Amino acid sequence: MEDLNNKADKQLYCYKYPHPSVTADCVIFGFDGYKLKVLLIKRDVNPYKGSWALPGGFIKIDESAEEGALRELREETGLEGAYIRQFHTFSAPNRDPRERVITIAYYALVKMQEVKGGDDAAEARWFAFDELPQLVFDHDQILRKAEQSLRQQIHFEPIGFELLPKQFTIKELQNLYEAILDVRFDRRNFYNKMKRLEMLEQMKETVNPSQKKEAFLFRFNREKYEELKQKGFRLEF
Amino acid sequence: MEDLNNKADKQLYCYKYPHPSVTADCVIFGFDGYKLKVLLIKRDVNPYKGSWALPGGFIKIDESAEEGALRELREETGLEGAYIRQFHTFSAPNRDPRERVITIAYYALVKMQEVKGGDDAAEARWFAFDELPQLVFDHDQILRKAEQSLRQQIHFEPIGFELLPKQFTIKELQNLYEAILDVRFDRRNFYNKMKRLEMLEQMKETVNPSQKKEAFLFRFNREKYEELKQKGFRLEF
DNA sequence: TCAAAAGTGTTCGCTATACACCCATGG
DNA sequence: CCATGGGTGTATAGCGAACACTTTTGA
Repeated sequence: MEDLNNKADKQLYCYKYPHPSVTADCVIFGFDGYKLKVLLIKRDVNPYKGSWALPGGFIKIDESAEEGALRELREETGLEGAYIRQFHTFSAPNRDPRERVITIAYYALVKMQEVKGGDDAAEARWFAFDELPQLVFDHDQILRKAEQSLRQQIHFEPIGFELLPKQFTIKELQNLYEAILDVRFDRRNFYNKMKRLEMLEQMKETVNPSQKKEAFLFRFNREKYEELKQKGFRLEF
Repeated sequence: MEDLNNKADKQLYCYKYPHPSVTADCVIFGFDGYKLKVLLIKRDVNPYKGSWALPGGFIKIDESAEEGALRELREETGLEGAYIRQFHTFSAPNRDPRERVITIAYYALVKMQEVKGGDDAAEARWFAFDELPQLVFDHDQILRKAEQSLRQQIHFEPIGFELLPKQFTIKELQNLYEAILDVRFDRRNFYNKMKRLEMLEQMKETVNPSQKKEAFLFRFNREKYEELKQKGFRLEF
């Protein structure tokens, strides 16, 4: 299946067999302290101009899918080197009405506080999961699958911390895990467990988000985590 | 990025921008009662003719990646409707020296006993993980990633049973989990735990694989498992 | 009669869970 | 002074890990 380039003639790229287009789409997760959110953009091109969609675009011929996803992410949020993870590739023959498009889907975990508007003029907005708008193509399916993958992955890697600011209260951490896993924990047990695990480093500073008692700030200690993991430890809830 | 078909001219498919080829590759896992194995084929085409590779091939323009993977699997092993799962898509720009090829990788769990030779003339052989040959392209990387994904997935789904015959002894089940997770369990604790979980159905028949005491055969009870799962239970080891 | 493998039972320690309690703050 | 939220301690039940015992069978 050789690449029979035939550029002289109208700058076309020609192949003996039909080739699909390949895109990278990004499900960008954020956390506002209470709820898990996802960043969507309003399409400024047809088809479905004006509809909400996942950020994404065509993969350039000399970049990997991951590089493509990171590029899209940067263009959309201004973030460099965010945590991204490939979770599924969607390839139903008719998922795009124009031509065959296969999309390699990534989810990104970003700190909402650090996201400024991207270069792109397109409107972007954070949505909670219970107020999602209608999405184009199969993007709702992609979103569901991303959520499911995140939920699984969080059992094996401390990825939750990517969604929190550098320093956070244990209450915030608990809210995050509750939002992702859709469960409720006893506040005191969660607190005790985190202290016992010793992968959080307590700061001297406190913060006062509720106007009530001051709360300690913590920082994730990756070295300590890796050390624990070595000894066959898994992050479980 | 419209599909500028231009078939009149030498049956070529032409596009305004370069398009990659897309293949589906299959990591076929089997279990012989003691060790996890993987099915490889000897390439009968260039490049790397005669080298060992993962079974796979180009996705047809009107089939999904999953359909493609199932087709490859059928051609290679003669198996219909085996358990397959997409685990990663490999897209490094130079992973194939000929042209840009993106591959959507699946792993398949098959019962070794049911695998006959496929239609394809190509030679196929089962390999244990400690006797893998040199593989073409980035297939060794794909294989490693498949192993890793299987290891994770087995915590969430009872996929191990796809690798065993319909009826099996608890000893065989233990060997399987030990092989996949690379751990050792106490024989008696494993036995007790399986009995307690009640997702295995004990048969009347016994079997005598070791020429010693007779061993009971068991069958996986999917209904019971789904019931347990509903109540927030997870398959853990 | 001895070794190997299957099946069952028991004990112990850890941890998940369910709580009670105290402190600080704002209204 | 009381409602709210943060931080710490404690009792209990259940499960996992370690291991003893019995039975069956082939050599």
